[in-house]
Amino acid sequence: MLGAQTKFATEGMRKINTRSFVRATRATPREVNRQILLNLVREHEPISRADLARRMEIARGMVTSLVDELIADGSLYEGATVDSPRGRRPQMLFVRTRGRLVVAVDVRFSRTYVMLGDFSGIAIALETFDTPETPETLVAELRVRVRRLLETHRDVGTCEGLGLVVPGMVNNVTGRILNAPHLGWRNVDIRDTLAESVQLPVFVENAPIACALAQMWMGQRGGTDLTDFVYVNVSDGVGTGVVVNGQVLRGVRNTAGEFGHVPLSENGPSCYCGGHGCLESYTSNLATVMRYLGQPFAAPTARGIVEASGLNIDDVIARAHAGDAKAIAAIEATARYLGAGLAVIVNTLSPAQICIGGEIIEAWDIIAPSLRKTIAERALTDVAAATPVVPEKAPSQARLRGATTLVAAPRFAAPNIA
Amino acid sequence: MLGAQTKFATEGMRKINTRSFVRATRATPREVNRQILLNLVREHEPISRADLARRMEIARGMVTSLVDELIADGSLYEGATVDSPRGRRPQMLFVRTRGRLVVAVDVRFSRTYVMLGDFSGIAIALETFDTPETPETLVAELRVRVRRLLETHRDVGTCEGLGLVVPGMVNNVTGRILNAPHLGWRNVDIRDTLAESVQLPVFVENAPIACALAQMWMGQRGGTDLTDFVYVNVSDGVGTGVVVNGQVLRGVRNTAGEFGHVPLSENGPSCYCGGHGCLESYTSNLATVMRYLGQPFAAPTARGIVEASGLNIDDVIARAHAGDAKAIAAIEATARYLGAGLAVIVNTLSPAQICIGGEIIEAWDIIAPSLRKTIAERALTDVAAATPVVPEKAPSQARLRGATTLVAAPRFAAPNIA
DNA sequence: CGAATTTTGTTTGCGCGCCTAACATTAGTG
DNA sequence: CACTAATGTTAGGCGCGCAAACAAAATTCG
Repeated sequence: MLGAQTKFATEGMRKINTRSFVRATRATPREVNRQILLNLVREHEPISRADLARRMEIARGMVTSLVDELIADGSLYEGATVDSPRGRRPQMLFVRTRGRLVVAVDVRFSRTYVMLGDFSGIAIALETFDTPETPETLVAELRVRVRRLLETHRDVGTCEGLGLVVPGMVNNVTGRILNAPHLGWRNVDIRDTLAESVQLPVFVENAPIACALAQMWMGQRGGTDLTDFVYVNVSDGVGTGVVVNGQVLRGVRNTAGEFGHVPLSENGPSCYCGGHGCLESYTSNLATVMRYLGQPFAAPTARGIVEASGLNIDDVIARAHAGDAKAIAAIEATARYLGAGLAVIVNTLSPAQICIGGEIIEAWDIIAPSLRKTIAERALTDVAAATPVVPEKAPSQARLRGATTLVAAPRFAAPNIA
Repeated sequence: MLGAQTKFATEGMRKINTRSFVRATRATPREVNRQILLNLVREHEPISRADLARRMEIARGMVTSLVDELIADGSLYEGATVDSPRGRRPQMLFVRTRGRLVVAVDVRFSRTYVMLGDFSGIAIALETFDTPETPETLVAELRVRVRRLLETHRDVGTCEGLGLVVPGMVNNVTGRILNAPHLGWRNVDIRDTLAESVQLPVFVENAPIACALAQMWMGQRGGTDLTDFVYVNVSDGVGTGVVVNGQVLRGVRNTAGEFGHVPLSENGPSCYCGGHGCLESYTSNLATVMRYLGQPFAAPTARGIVEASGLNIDDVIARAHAGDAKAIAAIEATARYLGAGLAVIVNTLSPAQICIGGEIIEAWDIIAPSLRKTIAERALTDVAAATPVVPEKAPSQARLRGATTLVAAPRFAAPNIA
C-alpha cells in the first residue's frame, strides 16, 4: 500500500544524468544489499544473521553469503554467541572500527591539528603545530608527521586514509582548495600531492561541511534520521554546512551554503566579504569581542583592534559567566542577531535541526533563550518556530571528527547507481 | 582514472536510511538499465540501437532485449530506417509521447484551468471555470469535466494520470494540501478522493515546485543539466521552487523553499505572513500596483485598494511599455527589490540558474537590467554574480506544463534503490 | 533421559538477466 | 560477385538472488 502511494509522488524522484550515469551490472544488486546490510549492523549492533534476514526481508542463506564477504574484507566481525529464550543461540555481528585508522587533519588560522584515530572517532594520538604559510610546507610537514605517527602506532592497525579539513571553499571532487581567505590560499591542488606524500587516500573538505557530515554519520545511534539539517560554525567567520535530502548542498562551483553572509540590515557594519550588514559582521567572534569593547565593528580594522586589546571570545564568555553585565549584554546581542540569521535558514530550508558549533556555545546558557525567542518571532510557520537548535556535543573535536568522517563514511554510503 | 578520483570524494555520497530502504533484487539491474536507456532515447532521439550500445558501453544484444521490452510496454516506438555511409542501415528509436494523455489541472485564486495534453506537453483541449469554494465541489466538478474530456477525445489515446497544481504547501507523499491561504484550504486530503472520482492516478504539487520540475524535465533538449536551480514565481505572492542535487527541496513537513519571505529590511512594509519587509511585500504584483498608485503597501489593506483601483499588474506593464514614467519607475523598483532577494538565493544556494515566472516577465526588458545590477552588487563571488537569470519561456502555460510533468516525469525517473 | 520443538545458520538447485561471442542481415565497394 | 563494414539477433556461460531442504544447537515435555 505504501508502495502504491509513493508511486503517485514525485518525492525523491531523480532525473538520470545522461552524460554521467552509472550502469547496473549483474554485480550491482550484491553491492547494494551488502551496503544495506552493513548499515543495518552499524545501527543495530549487536545483531544476528537471522535478525538481519528479517529486517531485510531476505532469506537467511543470502545473509550468510553477504556476511561472509563482509567479514572477509574486514568490515564486520563475529562476536560471541548470546543467550536466547529457545533454539540455537545466535552469533552476534559487529562493525569493525578498531584497528581501522584514520589521520584527521584540521588546518586552522594559527595552528594545525593532526589526530590519529580509528573509525569510531576515538583518538589515539594528537599533535599540533603552527600552520605553515604555504601549502607546500604543510604537505612536507604532514609527510614527516604522518609517517612517524603510523610508524609509532603500527601495531594498532592499518590506516585507511587521511581527512583534511580547511577553512574555505573546496572542490570535493578534484580535491582543490578554491579559496581559503584566512590562510591566503587560492586554487591549491592539494589532494593528489598530499596523497603521494603520505601514500594514503586523501579527502579534502570545507570545515562546516565536514562537521555537518560528522553530525549525520556519527550522531546518536538509532536517533532521528537527520537528512535535512544545517551546521552553523561561529568562529572568526560564520560558516555553514547544509545537508538537503541526505546530501551536502554544494551549488555550482562549490560556492553554496554561505549563510554567513545573508544580509540582516541594509546599512549594517561593513563585512570582510565587501558587503554590509551580513550575519557574520554581527555574530562572528570578532564582532562579539568588539561589541564588548564598546567599539563599532568594521571589517578592515576589527581584527587589529581585537588583537591589540588582548581579549578573545573565551575571555568575554568567562567574564559573562563571572557576572560581567557588559559581557552578558554583548553575548546576548550576538545571540539575537544569530537568531535572526537562523530564522532565514529556518524559513528558507526548513531543516529538521540546526546545530551550532564554535567557541560561543560555551555560553549556551546565555545565548539559547535569545536564539529561541528571535527565531520564534520571525518564523513563518509553527513548524519553523519549533525547529530544534542544539549545540555541538564535542566542540573541541568537531573538525577532527569531521575529518575522520571524510574517510570512514564513504565505506558505508549507498552506491551511486543510474 | 575518473572512477578512482570519485572514490576519494564525498560528493553525492548518500547515507542509507535503515528504516526505509529499497533492497536490490535480481530484477534491479534491468530496471536501472531500462531507465537509463529510456532517458538516452529521450535526450538523443532519433537514435539507433547500435548508438545506444556505444553510449551505454553494453553489447548490442542487451540493447535489443531492453528495447523489445520498452516497445512492448509502449514507452518507445521504432521509426524508419535511415541512410548510413556504409553497412546495414540503422532503425531509429523514439520515445512515444503521442497518445499518452495527461489531465493537467491548475487551481488558481479565481479560476481553475483544466488541460488535456500529451506527454510532450502539447495541448489537446483546454477548459476553465471559476474555482469552487470548497475542495469537495472542485472534485465533483473535475469528475464531470475529466470524464467528458476523456470521452470526447477517446480516440486520441489513453490517459495516464492527472496532475493537480495548487497555490500552497502540499505533502507530496500523502497528496494532502497542507495550507493554501489564497484558497482558504487547510489539511485537505484531496489526492485519494480525486483519484477515486476520476479513476486515474493523481499527483498533487505546489505550483512553483511543479514549475521547477517542468523546467528540469521539459527544458531544452541536450542543454545544460539543471540539477541545481531555483524557480521564482511572482504573482499575488512570491513563491519559489528549489531544486538541489536534482531533487526538490522540501524540508520537514514540506515547508521549505519560502524565499518569498526572506527579510530585505527590518522595518519594511507589513507582509501577509505577519512579518515585515519580506521580499514578497516589496515585489508581489500587489506591491507593484500599490507602488504605481503611490500608496504604501500594507498587508491587510493592499488587496482591497488594488481591486478598488480597477488596475492590475498587466495594466501597469502596458502603461510602462507605452512610456508611462511612473509605471516604469514602479516596475524598476520592484526589480531592484527582487534582485536583492535573488542575491540572497544566489549567495546561499549558488544555483546554476534562476528562472522567473509570473506576469512581471512581460516587462522583462524593463526589469532585466535592474535585476542584473542588484545581483552583481550584492553577490559574494564572481560565480554568484554571473548566475544566469532567465524568464519562463512559456509563461501562459507554466503551471499546466508543471502539472503535466507531475504525471510524465516519474516514468523517466531513476528507480530508488538502497 | 530422549524425542519433539524451535530457532539459527549453511548448503543446494533453479532461474533470471548480464555478458561474450558467434551469426544473420543489409548496405557499399573494388 | 566476393569483400568490407555496419546494424541487429540469437545462443551459451556464469553470477547471484531466491527458495527450500538440511545441519546445528538450544529448550521443552513426555
